[in-house]
Amino acid sequence: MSITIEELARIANTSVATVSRVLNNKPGVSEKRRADIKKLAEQFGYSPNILARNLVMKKQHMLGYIVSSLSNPAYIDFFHRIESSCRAQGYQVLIADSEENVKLEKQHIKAMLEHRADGLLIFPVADDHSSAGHRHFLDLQLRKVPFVLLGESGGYNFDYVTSEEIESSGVLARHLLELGHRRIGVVGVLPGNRCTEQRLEGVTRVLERESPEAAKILRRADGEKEDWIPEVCSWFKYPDAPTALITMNNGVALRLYRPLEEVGIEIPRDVSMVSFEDDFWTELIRPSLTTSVPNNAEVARLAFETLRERIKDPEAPPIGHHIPQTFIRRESSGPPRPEQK
Amino acid sequence: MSITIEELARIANTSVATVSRVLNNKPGVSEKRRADIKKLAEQFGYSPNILARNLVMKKQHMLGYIVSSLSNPAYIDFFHRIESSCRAQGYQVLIADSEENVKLEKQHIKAMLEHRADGLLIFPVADDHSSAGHRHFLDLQLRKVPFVLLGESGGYNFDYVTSEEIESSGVLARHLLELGHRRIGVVGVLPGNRCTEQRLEGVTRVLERESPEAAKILRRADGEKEDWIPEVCSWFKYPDAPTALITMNNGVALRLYRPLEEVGIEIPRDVSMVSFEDDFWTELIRPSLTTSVPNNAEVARLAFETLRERIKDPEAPPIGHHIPQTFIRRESSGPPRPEQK
DNA sequence: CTGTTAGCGCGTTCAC
DNA sequence: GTGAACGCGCTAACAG
Repeated sequence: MSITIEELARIANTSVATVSRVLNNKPGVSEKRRADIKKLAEQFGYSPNILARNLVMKKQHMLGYIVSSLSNPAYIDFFHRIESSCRAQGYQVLIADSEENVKLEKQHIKAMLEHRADGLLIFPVADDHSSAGHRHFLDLQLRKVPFVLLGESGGYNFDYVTSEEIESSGVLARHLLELGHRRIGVVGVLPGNRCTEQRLEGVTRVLERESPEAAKILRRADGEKEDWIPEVCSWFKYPDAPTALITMNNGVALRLYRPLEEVGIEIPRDVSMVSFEDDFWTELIRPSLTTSVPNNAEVARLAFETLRERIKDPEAPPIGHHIPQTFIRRESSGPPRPEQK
Repeated sequence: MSITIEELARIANTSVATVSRVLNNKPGVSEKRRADIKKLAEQFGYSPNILARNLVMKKQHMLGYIVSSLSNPAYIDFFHRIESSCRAQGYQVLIADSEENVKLEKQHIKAMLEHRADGLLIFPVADDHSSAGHRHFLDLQLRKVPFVLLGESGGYNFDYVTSEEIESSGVLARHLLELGHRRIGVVGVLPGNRCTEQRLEGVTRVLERESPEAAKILRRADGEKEDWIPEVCSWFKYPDAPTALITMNNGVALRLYRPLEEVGIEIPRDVSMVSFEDDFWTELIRPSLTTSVPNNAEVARLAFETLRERIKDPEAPPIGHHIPQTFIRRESSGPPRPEQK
């Protein structure tokens, strides 16, 4: 498929050592030979065999990026940021998608280890952020594999970087309280999913502290897929319907737009809606969505940096970072209808 | 980081050959030793060094997938399909994102070649589907690197698989004609982008054949980013405004929703809108979008198969495939207002 | 059945 | 400045 360093040496009437020196821009070769060999390499389309090189160098300059779901645009955004940092430092990034499947996640970790990646950046699958779901990371830590989790550490003492969820979620709740909402509903919590659970916790904490009566009547429609659609719609059959909804992500919010409209509920006139995450369509739809958006740039930067530190010093104590989110007010949230209470 | 096959052999009081045999499930080892060695390998957390293995095997069981933009959900969809086919056959897939940048594309190709991928699946960057933009693929072909293009072959004789654009685009045009539209606008054509150019061609062909008067007054708002927004809006200041718009993809369509509404134009009452591609929000927004959706599943399947064939026989003549799209009628298209014509 | 050995392509001493 | 020789971890003959 491509010639080897040895063939090149033969063609250039020299030894592999010399060729290797010029290929790696190392000193100790006369300028003339250097130029000659470079020309020959170009001419014969020489392509170094990275495998052989890495095998002897025992350094891959390669990081693994394992993500719970590539369908999530945020993770792609992440990847771009991380990759450009890496490229700047001569690192390559291997991507893998676990498709929210722990088994696949483990499989990918194994594969990357076999490929001798220097370190791993992992968005653990969201299904199971319990300590059980994180047990396989313990193995990694024991084996001294440098890795950092993007998300919670599941109670273990791992390196991790994550978006701050509780405070940020509280901001959304406070926003609704300030607008005058008291009857609030939370939609799309996935039991067992740490991220949504924290968002819920952020809401309840603020409510309990700042408006106990609102906390008491907080409603929830949880579950997978779109199970919550009929439940949420049913709330609006009664006079004590919520005047504001907090959805666990933009997808959940958008999926409610049409069903609500069909039962005669208008946003934000009849109900306010606030959400999490950021997508290009968030401000294009009507009404545009008020959201709390994670600071991906900073999370990515810190994750990469943390991994570099870990690679440098495998013995240092693990550290965790929480990055605050940004609140963006848009059209979907407003004061409750006066006549409604 | 992990023990080697040699250390394992020493621990098990045997030779590397035997260990290698059990690790690869090859015959010629007594059941007892096999079990012993497997246990030991497990116990010591042995992880094979794929680099060393591939170096000697000269087979990576690894494909490269280079895509013009990972931000496009369709390409992720693709990746999933291709990857699952690959995994089923013991192949791994390396992803790379060229971010619509030819330079990056070349860089990634180089990297994958250096990693000795067995073959490449490439979505060329869309900016330049001219023959100049495809010249670097000629090098690949000359070097006998197995690769297949996802998209047009730019006039060269390469393997490629692509969504059929011209006929499919014609279906949208015909749909509008049948609804009674005659004043039609095309939005979002990127000059130099083969895909959008073909979609435009599909429209004009049908119009010229089936309604020459409509073809004559066909309008266009081309360009990058969102340049076309003010232009499209300005059309509606005059009585001869288009009654239907064909946008080059869902993003373009969605970006027009609000601006049109702001100038008092309602979809589909005042103007019908039809588009291309498929996104989860396409049927969730209001009004839901009538689109022509590419058959990704089939394209992915065929691309993978074509690559396998190419790897098997590097000398066979290249072949191209065009996969028809599916038309999906939704709410955004309807008959023109009677009073308008 | 089992062990010995020769490379795979490359970077790196260490002599010349 | 230059080249011969060794070893990275592994597979595949080949010989017992």
